[in-house]
Amino acid sequence: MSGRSRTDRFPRSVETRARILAAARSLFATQGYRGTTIRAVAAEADIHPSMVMRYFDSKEGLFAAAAELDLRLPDLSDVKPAELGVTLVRLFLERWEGADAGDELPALLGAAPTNAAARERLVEVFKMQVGPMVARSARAENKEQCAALIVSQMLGLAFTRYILRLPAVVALPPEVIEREVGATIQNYLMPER
Amino acid sequence: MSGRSRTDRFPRSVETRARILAAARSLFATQGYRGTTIRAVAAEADIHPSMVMRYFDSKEGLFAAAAELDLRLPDLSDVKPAELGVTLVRLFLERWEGADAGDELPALLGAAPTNAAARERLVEVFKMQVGPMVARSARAENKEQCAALIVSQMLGLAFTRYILRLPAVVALPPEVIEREVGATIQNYLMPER
DNA sequence: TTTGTTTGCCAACAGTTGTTGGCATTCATA
DNA sequence: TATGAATGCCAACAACTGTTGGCAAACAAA
Repeated sequence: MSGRSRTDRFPRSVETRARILAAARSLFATQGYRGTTIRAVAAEADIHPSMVMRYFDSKEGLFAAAAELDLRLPDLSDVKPAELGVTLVRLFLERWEGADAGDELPALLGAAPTNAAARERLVEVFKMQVGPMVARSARAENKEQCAALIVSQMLGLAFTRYILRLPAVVALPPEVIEREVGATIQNYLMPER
Repeated sequence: MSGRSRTDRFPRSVETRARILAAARSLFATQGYRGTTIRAVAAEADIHPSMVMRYFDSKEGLFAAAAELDLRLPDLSDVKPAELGVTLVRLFLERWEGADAGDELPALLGAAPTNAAARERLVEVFKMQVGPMVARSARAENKEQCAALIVSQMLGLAFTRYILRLPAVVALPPEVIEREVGATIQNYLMPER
């Protein structure tokens, strides 16, 4: 087939490309779209601003590349139905507080309120990734309503704990979140009434 | 005591001042802090940009004035304890979807992810207004945890429905929100276990 | 009418922004 | 070694930003 890949022949480019992306995600997450400047990204990536343009064409292109997002929701068919809520919340906490957190979702959440592209990306992500997952797990009649309720609680937790960092929410111990929010999700998934 | 108020003597100024504030709130809500320019505010208020500066000293001053926020949480001591959750959610919906909604909270939510002043203001608001209200109503042992959980769900609903406008969340009928989210809040307020 | 304050517009400043084109250096390949 | 592509830095542009000071019209008080 094809010989060596482009990555093999020009390893430097992919490394700096990754460096730029990491810097961009970090800044988009904390400063939002407009608050993030090409120059600041370049400085944090330790490279000249014009290179950012050459790699990603424009600021919009940079954001599009930086906000590529895969929630990596696992298959939950093995989980006991009664433990779905807690399992989902535990997974959520691990993802946000673990080392492999990644800055894509914070970047999207930070930018979405004021940036149309970020908002549309988020809408797409939840429609394509969360919707089907809930549809497989929920026992409720109206699965779309069910997914919407779950998203409202999960994103609310992410928003208040990791974006706004409201002290009371930050102070919540993971066990309490697992138990309480887990019960909420469980109830949304399969109402007892 | 004092003679005529400043408002009586210079009615024109207070009217344009209000016009500037309304324009500022609307723009801060949709464009965030950095995305909102003095010139854009002035244009929407139909006045010269320099006047915005004279009225509010600086962009920061304008934001501080535009983000003055009173959640106007009512006294809930007359409400039956078992109906606190639903009552709170109904109130929340009326406030956000009613005519007297006001743009202060959207402005704060839109700006908070990327603006320190907005974030601190929100932290303050929830500490001073939501905290005490929950403390009076909750039966749980740890009232601060209780308030944090409630805020995470309520702000999550506001964020996904009115800021992100995720289609599935927007589509939720008010009755469903009242019933489902109301049950969640009720459970946070006074757990059955 | 005269005086002093308020309200408003205008022009301009200094700094920052995204973006561009040119030129030097590195480096794989022939 | 010679060639051409890839990588990188630099200077500069045009547009936009918050902010300032000056000047004209409106207006209340004397």
